[in-house]
This record gives sequence, structure tokens and C-alpha cells, in this order.
Amino acid sequence: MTPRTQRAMPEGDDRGFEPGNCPVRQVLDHVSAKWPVLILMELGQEPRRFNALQRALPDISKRMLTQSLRNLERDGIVRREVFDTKPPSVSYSLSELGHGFLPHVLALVEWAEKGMPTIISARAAYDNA
Amino acid sequence: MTPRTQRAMPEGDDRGFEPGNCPVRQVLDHVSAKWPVLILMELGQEPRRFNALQRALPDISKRMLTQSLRNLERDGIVRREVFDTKPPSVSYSLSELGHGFLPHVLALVEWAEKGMPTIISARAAYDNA
DNA sequence: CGAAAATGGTCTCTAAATGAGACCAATATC
DNA sequence: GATATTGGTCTCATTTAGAGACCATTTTCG
Repeated sequence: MTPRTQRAMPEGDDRGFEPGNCPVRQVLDHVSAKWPVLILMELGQEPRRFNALQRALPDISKRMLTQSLRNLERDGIVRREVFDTKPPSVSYSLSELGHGFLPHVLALVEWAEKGMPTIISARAAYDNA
Repeated sequence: MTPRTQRAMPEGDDRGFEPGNCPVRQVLDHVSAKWPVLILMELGQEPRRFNALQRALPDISKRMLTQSLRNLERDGIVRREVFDTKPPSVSYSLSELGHGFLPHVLALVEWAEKGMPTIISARAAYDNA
């Protein structure tokens, strides 16, 4: 008996990546998330001190700035140096690993900038529909 | 009178990017966040249906999968096609714009993989200290 | 001298985002 | 008839992020 209604299409299943224990995921989360991206771009220009970062990124909270920097430092992407001034100064800069990452972020931004017109009109079309 | 304590170092200030209204930021958030990255990598291999994506990414919730896909669709990065099967099938695939983005994500992953040994030992050093 | 500002954070409290899972209508399968 | 499947949405609990007070020390300003 031939069914008169069409069968569902093939799924194209795939086991995907291992869920929580994937190390690449963790690093990506530390690096490609909202704030880390902006922080790394700032540090890509020049080393900056904690408060300077905060002023450069006015809408990040102290809390998230600290947390993001800690993650990046722990992963060896950012270096933290304390100088014994009064009051003490803390300078953050890209490590070698961090410098290797920088071009990729910049490429992302460039892609976004170049695609922006397309994106804008796609949004207009979507919202209009 | 020469101060005996060292002065704080220069800040290296910078006005940074415009806070909330930056369009590039929005796109980056839709594209480089945790789930979107994984979704785009899946779609980079082949178009996939909603439930297939969910099975490929077992630890994403329906809620976030839907939300991420909607963002990507609205920005014209992902295309959504509904097929009139019973029950109806919905296929997600990369648009041209999306395909242009794919190499960048892959580069990120490659960078993370290549740097993983360095990262691992950086973490060990950090945790040890 | 006393007050205010700056350093780099931490801590708490609240607001927002996320995860877990029930639920839906229509149809096919068992 | 019961169960499963489709692609979601909706609600509720949990997790995460944001806002801002607070800290000790020293410098500058009045």
C-alpha cells in the first residue's frame, strides 16, 4: 500500500561532539564569548590596566571583567603583572598564545562588518514577514 | 620633593567601542556565543533538521536551540525551510553568508586544538600557584 | 589637617538568562 | 487504541550576570 502522505525526510543524524567534557568547547567559551572577545581586542592593541579596561569597555561590570580576565589568565592567553606602585598597578597583556588568537577575532569582526548590509536587509525581510 | 614611592604607571586609556548600539557586537553575540558556534559547525557539514540538531548537540535545550536558530535565521546566516511532510519537517542550512563565516569558526577550533597543550600546562601552573 | 580620589578587586543582592520538562495537533505505526 | 514522531512553545526552577557597596593604602587638593 503506497502511503499517500509523504514520508519525513532523512535526518542526517550525527553523533556530534562529546557534551560537557570537550576541552575545545571550554576554551572557546573562555575566548569567543561576549566579553572575552572585546577584552582580547583591547589587549591586542596594547597592554592595559584593570581600570583602563573597564573604562574602555564601559558596559562590562567589574565582576565579569575580573572573571573573564581570570579565565584568560588561567588558560595562558593573557598575562597579569602586578607592579609595586602606590597604589599597586596591575597590567594585563596578551601572551604569545593570545597573540596567535588575535587575527582570528579580527577576522570575525571583519566578516561581520563586511556582511553587515546583508545582515541588515535579512533582518528587515525577516521582521517584515 | 621627590616622592619616595613610585607613581602609578600610565593607563593606556582608550575610548573603546560604542557600548550597546554597536551592530558588530550584536552579530558577534549571535554567532560566536556558546551554542551558535556548535550549531554552525553542524550545519557546516550538512543541512540538518531540528531534531537532528538536538540529537547531535545533546546538551543544548530545545529552548536555546530554537532561540539560537531564530537569531541566525533573522541575521540571514541560516536558512529555514519547512517541508510539507506528515509530520512537517524543518530543515536548517547555511546561507551564503553563513558559509562565509564557517572558515572562521573552523580556524578558531583549530587554534584551540593546536594550543591545547600550552593551555593545559598554563592551567596546571596557575592552579598550582 | 581633613576630605576626596585612585588603585584592583571581592561580596552581596537583585535582575536576567538559561535549563528541564510538560504540553500541543496531526498523523503514522504497532 | 496506544505510542511515537514532527517542531516548537510555555512554565517553573536554577544558574548566571549586573549594580553597587565596601576595603586598605597612599596621594593629592584645599
